[in-house]
Parts: sequence; C-alpha cells; structure tokens
Amino acid sequence: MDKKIRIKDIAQMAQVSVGTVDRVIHNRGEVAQESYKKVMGILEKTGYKPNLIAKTLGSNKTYRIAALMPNPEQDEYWNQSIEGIKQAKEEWTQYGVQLQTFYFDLYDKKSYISLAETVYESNPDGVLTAPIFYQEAVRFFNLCKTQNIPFVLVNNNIEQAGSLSFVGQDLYQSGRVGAELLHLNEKENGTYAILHIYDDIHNSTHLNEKEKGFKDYFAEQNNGYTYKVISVDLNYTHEPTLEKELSELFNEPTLKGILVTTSKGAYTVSKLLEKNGKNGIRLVAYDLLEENLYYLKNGIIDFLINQNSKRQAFIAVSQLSNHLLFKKEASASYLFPLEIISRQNLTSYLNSKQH
Amino acid sequence: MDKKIRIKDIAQMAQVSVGTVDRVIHNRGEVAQESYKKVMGILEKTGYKPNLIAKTLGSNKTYRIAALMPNPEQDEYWNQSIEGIKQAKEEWTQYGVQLQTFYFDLYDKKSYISLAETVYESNPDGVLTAPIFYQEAVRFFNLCKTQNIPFVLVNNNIEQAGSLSFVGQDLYQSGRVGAELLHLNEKENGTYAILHIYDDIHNSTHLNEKEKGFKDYFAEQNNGYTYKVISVDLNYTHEPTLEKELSELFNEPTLKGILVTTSKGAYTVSKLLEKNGKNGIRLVAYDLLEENLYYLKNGIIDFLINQNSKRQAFIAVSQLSNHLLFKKEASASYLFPLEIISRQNLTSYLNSKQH
DNA sequence: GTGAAAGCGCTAACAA
DNA sequence: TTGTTAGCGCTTTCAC
Repeated sequence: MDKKIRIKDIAQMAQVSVGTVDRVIHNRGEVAQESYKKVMGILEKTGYKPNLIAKTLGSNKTYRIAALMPNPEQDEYWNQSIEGIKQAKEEWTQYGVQLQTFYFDLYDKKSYISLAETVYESNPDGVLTAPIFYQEAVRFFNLCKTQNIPFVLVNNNIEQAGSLSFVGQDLYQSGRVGAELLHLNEKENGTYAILHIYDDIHNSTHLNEKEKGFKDYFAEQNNGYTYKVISVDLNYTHEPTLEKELSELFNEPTLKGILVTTSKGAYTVSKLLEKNGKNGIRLVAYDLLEENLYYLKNGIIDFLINQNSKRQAFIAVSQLSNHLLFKKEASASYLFPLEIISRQNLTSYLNSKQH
Repeated sequence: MDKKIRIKDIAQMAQVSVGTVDRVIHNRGEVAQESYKKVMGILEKTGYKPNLIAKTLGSNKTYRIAALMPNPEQDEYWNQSIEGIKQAKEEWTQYGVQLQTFYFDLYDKKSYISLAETVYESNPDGVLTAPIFYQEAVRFFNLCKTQNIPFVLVNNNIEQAGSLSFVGQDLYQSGRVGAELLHLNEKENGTYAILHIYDDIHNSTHLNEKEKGFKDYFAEQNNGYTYKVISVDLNYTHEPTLEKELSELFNEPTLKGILVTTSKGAYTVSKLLEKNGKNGIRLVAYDLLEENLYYLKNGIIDFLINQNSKRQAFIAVSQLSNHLLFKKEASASYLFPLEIISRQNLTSYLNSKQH
C-alpha cells in the first residue's frame, strides 16, 4: 500500500530488467520505444521516487567543490564565511563531497584573477565564490559556463550571471531597514547620513544598493517633516583624515543618525562617537563582530543588522552539494532575513545554533 | 591518505572479521577482551567515522515518531508548527522515519491525557510534544521514561523532565525584548503594560516567564525616570467585557506601550487601538500571523517578535530523527533567536526559506 | 537493446 | 566468541 516501490518492482511490473528501468530513468537511451513507454507509464502511475540514500551509495561518486573566497585573515566577516564553509564541509564530506578553498586578497583584483584561473584549471564539479570584483567575476563565470561548471554566489549578487544560485540578502531592503532603525520614533526634521568606509578598492555596486534603499526610505516619508540625507565616502587607510572628516560630520547640528554600511567601519565611528560624546546621534551598523558587540552593549551602537555570513556560506555549499549529489534544483536566490540585533535580543542570537 | 577507512579496513588491520568490528562499534558484547582492545585501539587511532549513508541503507530500519500537538485548526500559531512537522516528515521519510500526528484540543486537558495514552500505547520510537498542560505532560513523560522512549519538547520547556531536547525560545529574555522595543528612545516617565489575553484555560508558567523578563527590564533602568509597570490578564471569551477593560487600559493617561504576550490577543488590541486612535501608545506583539502583519504594516503594531513555530517544529523533528537514526546526541536546549520584525525587514522574513 | 551481476559500506542472521 | 554471507536500493560494466 504505502510501501516504497523500488526499481526492482518497476522492472517486474514492466516485465523488463532493472537495467532497462535504470536506462529510461536516466535517459541514457539504448532502449526500445516499446520498453520505454511501458516503463515510463508505470513510473508515472506509481509516482516512483528514487531512494537517494541508495543512489549515493551505489554511484559511489565524489564531487569536488572549489570555494574562491576572500582571505579570512583580512576580515572577520569573511572569516565567518570560512567557518560556515568548514561546517558544511564536515557535513557533506560523508556524502563524497570534497571541498577545496582558495583565498584571494580582498584588496587585489589580480589575486582574484589568478586564483580564478587556478580554480578553473583544477576543473572542479562546482564553484562557490563571493564576487567582490564585478568584472573579474563575470569573466570567471563565463569560463565556468563553457565547461558547464555550476557556480553559486554568496554575499552579493550578479544578476544574469547565470549562477545556479545566489545566497545573501536584499541589500536595497537592507538600506531601508537601516534607515528605519535610525528614524524610529523621531518626530522632527533632521539629517541622516549613510557612511561608507572602505579600505582601498571600492566595491561600489554592493554599497550602492544599500544607499539607494536608505535614500528611498526617507524620500517616501511624507509626514510633514523634511529630512536631509547625506552620503559620505571615506577612506579607511589614512586615519587622521578619517577622524577629521568624521568629526566634521558629527558636528553637523541637525544630525540624527548614521548608518555605517561596512562592517569594519563601525569600529572607527563608534570609537570616535564614544570619545566625542554621543549627543543623541543614533548609530546603526552591520554584523556581530566583536567590536560591534562591545559598542552595542555600551549603547554607542543602537542596532546591528546581521548578515550572518557564516550561515550564508554554509547554505551556499549545501545548495551546491544538493545539486551535485541529488540533482535538487537550487533556488535561484536564497535570501536571508534582515536580522535586527538589539541589546536585549543579542544573546539569543549568539546562543542560537543557527548563527 | 585522506581516503575513507571502512569497517573492512579496520577488520584487516586488527586481523579480525567485519562482524567483530561491528560488534565492538555497537557494544553488543560477545567479543573477547583482546579483540575488543585491538579493534578499539585502531578505531581511535584512525578516527574511524561510519558512513551514515551505508548505515541507514544497510540497517533498513524504520522509526516511528509520534507528535502530540495542539489541533492546528484552533490556532494559526500551531498550524504553523504542523507545517514544520510536515516539512520535516518530507525530508526524513526517505531515511525511514515515519511520523504520525495526534492533535489534542488546546482548551481541554482531558483530550491531552487521553491522546497521550493513545500515543503511549502505539509504542513509538520517539515522541514530540508541546507540553501546554504542565501536570499532564509531566505524567506523560514519566510514562515515556519507563519505556525509554525519547521525547522532545517544543515551544515551552519543562526543566528536569528528562527530555532529549527542548526546542524553543528563552521566554524570560523574550519579555525583556518586548520591554526594550516599547521603551526605545523614550525619555520620559511612563506606564508600560504587559497584557495576557487567553481563551479559557490559562497556561500560566509560559506567560509568567515573559512577564518576569518584562518587569525586570524596567526595574533595571536606573536613568532617573520612573516607570510604572502593570500586568493585565484578560479573558478572550467574553468580547464586550474584554473591550471595556481594554478601553480602560488605553485611557490610562501615562500609558506608553503595551506588550501583548499571546499571539491571538494582538488582533483584538490592534483593532481597538485602531478604532480609538493610537495616541502614541506603542504596541508590540508576537508572531507573523496574517492579522498581525496587517496591523504591523498600517502602523498600529510597532514591532513583532517572531517565535517561528514552524521552524521550531521542523528542528524538533530533526533532532529526534538524528538521534534515532544516527545516535547523534541532541543538544539539551536548542534556543531560537528572538527575531525582531519591523515594517522594513518583514518581507525579508516572509521571503526567507528559513521561515 | 537488454539482462545479469558485482559492488557501494554497513547490518544482522546464521554457522562454526 | 568469531567469521561468513546475504541483503538494503541503486549504479554500472559486460556479455549476449
């Protein structure tokens, strides 16, 4: 009745051998019209579902996934990603998924190009990458496509790149959430700043999305108040200049809040805001980095928006593995929720197994 | 080198048969001291990890899990739980996990008792339940323990019950988050209410936790302001009385905010608050129920705290399945993050695969 | 075109 | 106390 039907059963019903059934299931031809139809019919009638367990055991294949990711030592955010990859590796290794990581320099396009080449030449069965460098990534993807190597993107999306899947957040909406959190319960005119602090090379597309969301949010508030929205780009490398520019920003008399879009930048802003006195300026930043937690707890940072890079990477590997092993179709985009972290719900996130 | 070692390999190294190795791995005795030690040594030296795929295929066992849960038709929150269970069923059925659901009446202890009996008599391999009724649940657990049936709890915990695992949230902290969200940026004295609206039978322990957190939060604010915290219990069944009492509450002149602890109660409060005019009273409620979403979007509800009952149930089944199939030890408590839902991050939650 | 059969790693029943 | 062996359901090779 409810019992599982096996290939063997199908074969029996169709009066053919398991070999033939297998051939029609996998479309590997060499099968007579008549047999094909008969088997196909029974397959559909019975709603046959293959036993995935037996399938992976039987095929005894191994798959190689290459992960082309930023060097975890350069940035805690990316370090978390690597943790997620390691976790996924642990889980999938028993299914015959092998995972090799390639770390490129976050501030050097060339290292991406050359490692992409290495990855390509290793001829993996699947690729995972964070496409930090737009042009270079696109070129890499085109290579992958020539060899039919499926690839999944994490962190930031490149539409139309032909990826198997994108795993990350809606950055536009993320900017809106940032704006909302700064604006909560404010019943006055005021200035709101979105602040991009980056090291050297600027990955603009990524941050632009957040900025667009941020601006749109305020533009849409028609409640009688007027809001001035400013966008500030600062370079991280020259500390004195940076501090000077930030101090100027803080002195803007109507400044109500700042959204710092880069997870690392939050530290500098917080430090300075702590020194200068917070003066009612709200601060929202990204990610559960150690420094951010410190400033969240002591009230300098009001909210964090969590991007959960660890789980993003974990899911990305899983999507790819499922695709390779079980031919499961991955969802074109696997969007993560925009998690709001406050002083009170922080520990519940830190304790949660899902983070 | 990095190649997987099989039982066969271990047997070869230890100069015994696979049967013997299997016996020591599973501690099923009948093995000479000497062989045992030898095999054990090699097992440890090589760090042998069984191939779970082969294991499940080979053993060809099926496990029966019984889920004793509230009737999903009585409450959308519990309906979501059942969705999570169904999802988990889908995922685990291929591993030979069978899942049978038993729905008890949310407002009738007797139905719990009698169904618990039925579950017990069906002699399942594992049990999942939401221990709404404290006493009755404890009695049921004691039964389970006599038969060594592992059981996991969802939604609310019963400490010391001897469960395999608890899946849910920290309710005390949840109350604190609710308080925080009402109190955000308020720089005045004021009254804050925690409101329990329930149908009939009152499951006090559950709500008490939230209330304690709520009160503690305000008690700890030593910022020069004084807060009056009130706790209101209302019965859902008599609508006119309910509305009258709520109106009285709204008229409290210093009232700043209300936390509604029961997901269903939020609807009534919102409706009335919409009718009477919101007047700056903040409202925080629980869960992404349809009505709540409506009132969140139109600004009556300021924040929702998401309990994600669907995923709780999903995880609970997974914990149990993993335990039965793979003897994985489940974590004693699997705590979910206290997710803050605002107007701007709502869609990211609704779209997320994890919710 | 098709069927038979070995094998994936593990379990468990049965012999020895 | 130990070893052997026949499965579990599917894949894949090889002979017909």
